[in-house]
Amino acid sequence: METIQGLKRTRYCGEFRREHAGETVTVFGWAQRQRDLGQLIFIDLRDRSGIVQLAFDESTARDVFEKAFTVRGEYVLAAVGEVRVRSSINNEIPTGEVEIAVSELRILNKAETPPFEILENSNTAEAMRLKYRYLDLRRPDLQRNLLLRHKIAKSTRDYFDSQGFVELETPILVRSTPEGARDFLVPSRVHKGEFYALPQSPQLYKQLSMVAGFDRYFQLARCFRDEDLRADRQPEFTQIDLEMSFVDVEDVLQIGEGFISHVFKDVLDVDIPLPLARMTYTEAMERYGSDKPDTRFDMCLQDVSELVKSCGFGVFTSAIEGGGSVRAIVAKQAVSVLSRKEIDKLTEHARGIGAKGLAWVRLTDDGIASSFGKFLTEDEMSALLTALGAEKGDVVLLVADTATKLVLSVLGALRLEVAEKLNIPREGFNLLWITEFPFFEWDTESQTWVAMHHPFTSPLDECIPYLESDPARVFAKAYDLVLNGIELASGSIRITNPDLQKQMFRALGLSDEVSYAKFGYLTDAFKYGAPPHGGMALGLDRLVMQMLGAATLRDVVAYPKVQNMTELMTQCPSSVDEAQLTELGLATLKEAVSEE
RNA sequence: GGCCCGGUAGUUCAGCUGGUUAGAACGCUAGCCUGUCACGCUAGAGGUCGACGGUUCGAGCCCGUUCCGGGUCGCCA
Repeated sequence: METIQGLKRTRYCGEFRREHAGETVTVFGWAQRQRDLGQLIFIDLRDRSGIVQLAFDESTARDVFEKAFTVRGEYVLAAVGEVRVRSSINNEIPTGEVEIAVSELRILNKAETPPFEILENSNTAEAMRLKYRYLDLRRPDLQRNLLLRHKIAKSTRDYFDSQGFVELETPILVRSTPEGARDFLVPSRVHKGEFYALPQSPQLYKQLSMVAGFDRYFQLARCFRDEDLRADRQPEFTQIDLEMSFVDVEDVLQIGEGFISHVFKDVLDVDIPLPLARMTYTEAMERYGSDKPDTRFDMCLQDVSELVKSCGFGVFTSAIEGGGSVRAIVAKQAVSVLSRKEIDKLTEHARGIGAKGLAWVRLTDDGIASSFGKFLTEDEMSALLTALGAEKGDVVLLVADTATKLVLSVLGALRLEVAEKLNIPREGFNLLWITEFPFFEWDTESQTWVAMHHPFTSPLDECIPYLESDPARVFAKAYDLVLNGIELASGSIRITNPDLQKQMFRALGLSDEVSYAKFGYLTDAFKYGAPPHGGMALGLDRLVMQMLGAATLRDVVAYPKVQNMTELMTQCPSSVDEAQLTELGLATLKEAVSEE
């Protein structure tokens, strides 16, 4: 092994071009591949910028040539030599016109054969790649993803700085607030038996910063939620968190979409036309069966309750009589894809998410086949199909239930499922705001109204009179930003009126004492002059994932966790010394078990 | 916690109805090769078939349990 002494990189491997021919240069990198042709050796040298070819031939000193012969994959090399135009050009790579005729080669470090090849578009099992993440991250696709993530973060800071926002760091060790997601807890050594929590978001701190007069705050904030993972959900993630004073909904949305259009232009050179589309929550649910609709394709939900309320099909009529409805989606030209068997699968899926069943009509060349045709007259069926705009080749899927909310969400899920099966093209970046969320949600389990958002979200001014008398009529100054069917951001205007805040807590079933014990530091702060304020939080990881077209968050996070919450490379979480537990005043598992 | 999918050389996979010594490609090792660039040619090494138990004359294959990984529902104010 040799040292780097006296060497300084001229430029990155991927940057060499024809115009550099004749220069004597120094390069560093990893040996991607060595091609030994006998009296001629080539080595592809790779760094984060790409690959350049090192060449060794009859003009190479014997000892340098012999050293090149010993180079194996992933050896760390330094090479000094002259850039020259190749005798055979490779048009596949940017540096393909030139190579470096090496006069000095140093092996800075050897490498064992890696457990998988360092290649773009690897199809190695992800668990293997994550165990050796430092090798996985050498691959060009992940290098590109993370370099782009850096650009997006930089562009984010540039934008908010240009708009007068101040980045404040909020604590990572915070007070536990059991509402919402589960907290990660950190035991206190000094105060035995007491715990910090890791923040689920900097929500309360950013509001306090408004009271403190910072007026416009943002932060790339690390957040932690001890909930199960998904392809687009990690237990720790980064939020682009912002808050503004002296604003209403409109002001926050303008900043939010200004940011989106800035970052897409800056990083991807994509124009996002402003203002973004807006849709109320109610409309989104009615038309798409989702509060984060993928509006890149139609297949909207249609209400057919009126048409079928007196037909002969008991499933439909009893759903309507029970206060619910019957709704449908029409899958255009789907009859060949949605076979009986496929529809059975969809039915299973629908049952899995709460539907009692799935009614369907297939408009085949041979006529109409339907799961409920025998209960309808011919006129009723044709009236139904005409109203739906169903034509030959289409498949109609209908869901009926006494709970319209369930009908909507099931059809919303089927809509996505069917689009997937039909391979409906979903291109581009489709952004929209969802506004006017309901304030409360009826929780069937506890039989109470619960806040759909956090309890500091302000109701629409005109809804305030109904706060306690008719919670269902109360809508919030809350808004989500949806990108291609993914919830990208969420925010609201906050409550700053202490009386209204008290009313809110009461409406949620929290006594004054309990709410003060939990959130007193916030409500106290608001006694000292809280400006009207609001803000939002954008998921940075999800934004990067969407901008890059990545299939999973793990492709845009350097060191992600896997589904069972472990990290495969470092094998955390891990057990700790008994001494560590004792110092923290925590019982060992053994003690805890024996006390039971 | 529920449901679904997967686990066979270093890697990605094939492996018939349960039947002799478990195969391929890439990678790896060695030799040959002066214009390759996924170099080529030749030879070679490399396996606890995730683990444990069961059924069977016989299990990579069937059954049970379990571990690991993925997707999803619950959950994520």
